[in-house]
Amino acid sequence: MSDRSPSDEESGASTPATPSSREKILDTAEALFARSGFSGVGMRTVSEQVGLGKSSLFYHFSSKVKLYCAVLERALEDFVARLDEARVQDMPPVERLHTWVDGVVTALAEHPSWARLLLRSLFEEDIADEHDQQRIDTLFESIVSRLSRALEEGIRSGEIRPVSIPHTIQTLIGMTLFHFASGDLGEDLLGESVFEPKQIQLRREHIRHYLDHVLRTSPRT
Amino acid sequence: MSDRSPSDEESGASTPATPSSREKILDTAEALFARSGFSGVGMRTVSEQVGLGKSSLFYHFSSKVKLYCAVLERALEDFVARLDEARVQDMPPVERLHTWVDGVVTALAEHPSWARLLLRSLFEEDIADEHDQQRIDTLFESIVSRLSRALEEGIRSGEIRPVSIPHTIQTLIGMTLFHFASGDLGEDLLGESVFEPKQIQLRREHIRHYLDHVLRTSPRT
DNA sequence: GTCTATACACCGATAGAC
DNA sequence: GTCTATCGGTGTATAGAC
Repeated sequence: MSDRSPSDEESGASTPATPSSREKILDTAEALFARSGFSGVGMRTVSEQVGLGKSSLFYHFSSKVKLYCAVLERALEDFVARLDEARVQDMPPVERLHTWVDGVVTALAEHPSWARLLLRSLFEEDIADEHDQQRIDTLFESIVSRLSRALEEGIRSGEIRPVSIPHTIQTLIGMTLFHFASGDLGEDLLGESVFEPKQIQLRREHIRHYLDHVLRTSPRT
Repeated sequence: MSDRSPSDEESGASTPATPSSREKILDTAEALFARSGFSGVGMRTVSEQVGLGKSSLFYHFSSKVKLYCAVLERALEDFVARLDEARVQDMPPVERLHTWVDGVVTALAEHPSWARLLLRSLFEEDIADEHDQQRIDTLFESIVSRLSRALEEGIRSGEIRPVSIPHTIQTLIGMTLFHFASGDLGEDLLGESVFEPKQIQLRREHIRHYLDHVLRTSPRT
């Protein structure tokens, strides 16, 4: 999603002290798209919350769809980068999954918009043009393939039960994305926000429990 | 959602041979809202797909919001009714959960719109008026409380591990709703639609496996 | 880069004929 | 019950001044 890079001010610098308009727009749009979905957000609302005129948005992003894609790709890239940060290559499969789950939970907890944004993006259809959609699909695919490889490896070595890999991946996504996207329902259930530190930790342990008891062939108590 | 019941033709009769306009509208709107969400669907699209003029919809439902609520309530009521069909009261907790999961998977498989419709409704906010929202909340609550009671009972009797009840419910919802709502992602993973009979059965077994290995204190192989 | 003004399609909803 | 016609508002997007 290189929709235009006006002035290209900070080459490679991370989090400049004064965020550019482009970044302010992305941050605002991310929160709004996560809360209300693509068609539930108007450019007017975005512009008002950013503090710019409506038409100024079109200087930075040529259309609403392009803005949406930019938001989604930025989040997905950050997300994937975090997964790769963890030095994980030489861990045994289940330990690798543990590390990933920890990282994913941390990421979703630090960016409360991500879970809803990513979940919604799986339901949204035919918004992006072919090119943008392919970039997005590739990012999702890179997440799935990492999981897939770890499971496959573990099953081959006997560390993991011979479960259905796709169904297990679906479950893992549901356990993480859905939980942090569940909003009011989750809050009603837990008695407090899913983003409370205590609940975040509980979620981590809950998923760990799943990994150890459903997947592992020799469960540890 | 009693927005009006013109003529009230078939009192209590189930699935009349010739569906009323009201029912055709509900069916069409259900599919559309599930696919594109509340703000992604216009009354124009609904009316065209039903085969009526746009303004005829407003004879049957006083507003778009009321139509949405009617769709959601109808689905939720059907859903809850199916859960209650199963004679389940005197089963031990884990067996009761098994039976429910079977029923839920069957229901979601028979009504491909439901998973997305219900999942989306958890993200949609402040659409219905206070009265309608309360009806919807009550229906969700009745599902959650059934699950909650079964888990609590099982933990008390020692049949189920002392897991976090809210987190377990979240996981169960994620495993069912998310899976059948996942659309293209699920299809890419499985290699075929999540609604293929073979995949439906696999899903049932996958959740059963979870119930037996994560929840049960003495897992059966 | 940001603004004002504007084009034009579509939205939800209503009025009134049949 | 369904239609046509129409209202006011909002949607995305563009033109052009500064």
